[in-house]
Amino acid sequence: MHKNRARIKDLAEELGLSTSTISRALTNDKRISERVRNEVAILAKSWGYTRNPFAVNLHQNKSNHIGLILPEFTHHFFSLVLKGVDKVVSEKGYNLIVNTHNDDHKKELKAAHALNSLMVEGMIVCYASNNEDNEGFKFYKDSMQSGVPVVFFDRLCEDIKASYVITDDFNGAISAIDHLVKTGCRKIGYLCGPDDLSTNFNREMGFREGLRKNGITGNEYLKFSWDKDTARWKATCVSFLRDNNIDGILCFSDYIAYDVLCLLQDLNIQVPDQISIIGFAGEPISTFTRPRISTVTQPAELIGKRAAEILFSHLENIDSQTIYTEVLPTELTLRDSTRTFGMAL
Amino acid sequence: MHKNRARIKDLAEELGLSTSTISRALTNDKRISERVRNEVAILAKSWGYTRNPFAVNLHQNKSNHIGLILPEFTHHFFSLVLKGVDKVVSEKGYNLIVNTHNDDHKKELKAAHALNSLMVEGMIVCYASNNEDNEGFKFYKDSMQSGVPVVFFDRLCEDIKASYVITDDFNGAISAIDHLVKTGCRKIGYLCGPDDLSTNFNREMGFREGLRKNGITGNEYLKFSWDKDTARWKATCVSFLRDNNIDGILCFSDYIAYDVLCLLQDLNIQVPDQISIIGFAGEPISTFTRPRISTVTQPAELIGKRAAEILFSHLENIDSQTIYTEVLPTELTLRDSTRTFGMAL
DNA sequence: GGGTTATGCGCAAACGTTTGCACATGTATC
DNA sequence: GATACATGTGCAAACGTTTGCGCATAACCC
Repeated sequence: MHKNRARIKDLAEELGLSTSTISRALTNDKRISERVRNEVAILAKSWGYTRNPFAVNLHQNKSNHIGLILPEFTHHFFSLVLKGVDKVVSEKGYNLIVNTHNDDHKKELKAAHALNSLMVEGMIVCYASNNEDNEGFKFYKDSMQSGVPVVFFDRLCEDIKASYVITDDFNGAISAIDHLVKTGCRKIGYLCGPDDLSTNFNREMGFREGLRKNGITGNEYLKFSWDKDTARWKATCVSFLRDNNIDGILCFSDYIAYDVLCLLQDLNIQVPDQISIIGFAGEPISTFTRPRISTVTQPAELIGKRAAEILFSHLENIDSQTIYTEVLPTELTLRDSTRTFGMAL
Repeated sequence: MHKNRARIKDLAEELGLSTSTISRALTNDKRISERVRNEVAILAKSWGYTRNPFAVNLHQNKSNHIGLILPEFTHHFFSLVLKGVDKVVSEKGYNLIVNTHNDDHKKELKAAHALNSLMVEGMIVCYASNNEDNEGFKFYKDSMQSGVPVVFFDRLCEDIKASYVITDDFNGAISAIDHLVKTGCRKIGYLCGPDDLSTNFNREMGFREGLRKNGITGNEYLKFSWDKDTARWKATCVSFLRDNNIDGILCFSDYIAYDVLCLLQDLNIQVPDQISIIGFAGEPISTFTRPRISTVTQPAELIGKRAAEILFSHLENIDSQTIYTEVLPTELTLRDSTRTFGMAL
């Protein structure tokens, strides 16, 4: 309700001035004498006056809101992105409104509509993985056309021309393969993630290129498909590893790395002595397991930061058609699920 | 910018009607004929019309915003609370604005002010742990006085009369002690968390009561203080455990449980055979370690849900002075860091 | 056919700001 | 002492809605 909230009018009456003078005094307009500006400032402070944002927004046709659409809150990667976005957005004096879609593109579209009707000035989006939804793409295009820029992150989509901030999954995977090879692995497999994710595609491409440049051939087929039914996945993964005599594994995620680690430990297969494992993302989980999981760390918070910065650069040059694709480097974080160089061969 | 955004006026001109008719038609006012209501609905849809929220909010002096203040985004517990709050808030057709304070009460106060100037209709707050800040308390009191209810969660503070949603830390700790005793532990220690947290206090009280009711005396002093310098903490924790011949540990958090688990493994002390460990919260980490950590699980998402529901009940009875303190039950989740009953004694 | 009632719609004010323009002083210029 | 200019302030419109009130028209009653 905000009872008794002071208005400019109240300040004006108290000081025997007009509302225009108060308004100008509050914005430090030089046309108002310093004496009056001070008086106004003091009274405003003592009354705890703050401008009614709705009146301001209505008048200026400007919301000061930025919208963010995430798959979910509870995934550490996304919460770091959120943190990065939030920092930049609040530094700029904007407010952030966050929605989630749980990888349901219907919900994503609803979220985007909701943000639009809140008149956000720009949107940062990680779209739903199962998104071949032209309706959604059309919405984002319309949004950009009408002067509300959209920056996508994490997942790349060819169909929609916009700015992207993504991880260098390709080279990240290559660096992982490099390390596996250097520490003696020869039969290296890739444990896929969801196949509608551009990140999965790029990591697999990096996996292949890594093998090629290291002169390891015949491994192209050593990939094991994702299955969201973990039990089923585990049941078949074992034979995949055995049948192919695999001695090194690159995983789409740290969670998959954890699953396969458990699997191997159940079978009494030594990690990293018999099989090396590298995960992807640098999630906390990778530090809690034993052995700790080596992983390709993504700069999650930086992704959020850069996405927000790029969004603001669009806002500041609203007429420019320039778009950016920013590919942020990964870092290979070596822990205990890979061998050290000394152990090679 | 939202170029070319349709207004009621545009719809009115197109249909040769007045803005009042359009407005009423859009809200399904029965005074408008069904024929006209349909016409308007169809045109509005085809033009993608949505009401300008600022005009509406200004007119109705109502923001449709709820504010949430969290310590941080990246802690799993808080992201679950956020999820719970978000669900309820969006179901109610409200928008959520989230701020964080990183346990800095200066930042918390700023966040609260920011939410206030956005005219949120209510706030859900987990305040900064180092908060003896009367300025902040005064702010919340003023907020409630002026018709903007505040619901606190997780951390309890005697100084401010408001609704709270907290975990039953006391009984949660008792259930943990019960289990430790039943499985044969006799020298049970408590590893404290930050001592300015009500949660820490209540868990310690439960620890004591658990010992008392199980007839275990002389353990009152078996608590080890928190130290945010983890290295220093580890260095002294070992002697605490040794000197007291401890065979069972209750920890303030799962992270502390993890730390002590590592410590014990380094010393080649078997968990749970020689020492049992129980953590607190039910964080993901407790499932990734080996042994997996038994823990007192908190209903994090439910906490968020209830906090939001209570907030809305305040909004719906804005004149009522009733406040609620909701204490949500924990669940003892037994994993591998505690012995099974068969192993007792 | 005069009076009442129901139906469907429009006028205009209000919400709290900002801002282009105008106006009233005071001061400097010739 | 008239002209120009600077300084400080106020008037009123505008942003897009909602809504109390009032006004037509039509339908009904007796």
